[in-house]
Amino acid sequence: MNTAERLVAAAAELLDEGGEAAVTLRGVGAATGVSHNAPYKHFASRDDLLAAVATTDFRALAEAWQRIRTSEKEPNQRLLGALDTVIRFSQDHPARYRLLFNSPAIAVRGGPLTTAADEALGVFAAIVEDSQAAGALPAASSDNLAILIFATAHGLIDADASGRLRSKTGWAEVGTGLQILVRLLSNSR
Amino acid sequence: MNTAERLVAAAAELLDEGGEAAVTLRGVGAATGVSHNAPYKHFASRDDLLAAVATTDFRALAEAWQRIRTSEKEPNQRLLGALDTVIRFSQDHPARYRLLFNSPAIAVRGGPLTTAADEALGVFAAIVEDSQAAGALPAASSDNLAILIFATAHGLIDADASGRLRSKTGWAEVGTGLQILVRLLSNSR
DNA sequence: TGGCCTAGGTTGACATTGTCAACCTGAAAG
DNA sequence: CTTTCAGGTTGACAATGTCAACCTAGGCCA
Repeated sequence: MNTAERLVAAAAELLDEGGEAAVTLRGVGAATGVSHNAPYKHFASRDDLLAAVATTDFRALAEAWQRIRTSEKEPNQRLLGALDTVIRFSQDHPARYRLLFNSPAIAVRGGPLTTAADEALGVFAAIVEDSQAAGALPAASSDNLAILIFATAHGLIDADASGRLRSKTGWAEVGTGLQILVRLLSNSR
Repeated sequence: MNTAERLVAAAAELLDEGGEAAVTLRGVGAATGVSHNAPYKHFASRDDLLAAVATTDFRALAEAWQRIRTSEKEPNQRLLGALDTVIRFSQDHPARYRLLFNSPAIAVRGGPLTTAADEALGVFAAIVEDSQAAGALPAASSDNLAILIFATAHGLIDADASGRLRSKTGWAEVGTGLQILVRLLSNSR
């Protein structure tokens, strides 16, 4: 791993350990064994470093989804599997999940981040299309349906993370909520 | 308005103007005409001040929803009206919307904030129940359904705000997405 | 009435942090 | 060789959250 990669890895670890606030350039530098200003030789700013973390995570997510898409046979199992992947990611790495889908510091802004994000969401949309093609989901515009489903998943995850999904069982609820949605959609004409 | 209220109002305005990063205690103090440390006489920390802003906004949201609930006759119009209210709020005050539903600085934490949030979401849930009682929505557990619907709205708003709802028309899409959801739900058995 | 307490305010100081600027160095390119 | 420059380093600075100490006017009590 070169220095840039090590900086990104260190930032990701700090994110996991202490949330976004814990990512200081000095901390990242120290964890990488370089000075507090070395990151500027690889990233234009702190936000830029965070964007790099988000980019690698989007790429990993795209790959994971792609794996599911090619390995899993049953269309709705693909969809549920894809949702499960992102739910698990949000559990294991809450701060990084927030960085991907919740962070204004990172939002929009062209470049590799946008590309990676679009690619990942494209794979997800393809999985939804698979389900539609198999007749397991209503045949609305697939783009819209994918967005709708993903937005719901994201909303549930977010609500849970901010403690507003207090109704009884906690985490199981996110999966349950999505199952309800998928069932409702399947039953819809 | 006493000083505490003026501090909250100033913080809300800074939020609107420059996002969360623009809310500095010194800035809030200056906008209120007091020194940079005066806020500490009313709030334990910057986060505490932000929580106070969120609390007032939750209260206002609860009132707005309550007004819709008592004024609008047709059940599904109530639901769409409630959703429209929150969409509009997220457009007019993005940073404050984020504070309400996206901010870890504020998340969980007992006290008046939690109370206000629960109350607001309670009104929303009541509106969903109205629709269910009128047979306009499936008769799933009303708590779960309310959460599901709100989570979807939040997810769409969030996706749009971070620029990932790029499919064509932009803002109209959030409303459209929700109409699709409500329609799908109405058609579901 | 006169003294005390305290809520609400002030000033000053400090550590942390992002960022800029200037300097250094070793290896590749000519 | 010399030159260039990518990738480091150190030092400084301004902004910011927070702590501590001080000030002050108005209400409360003996």
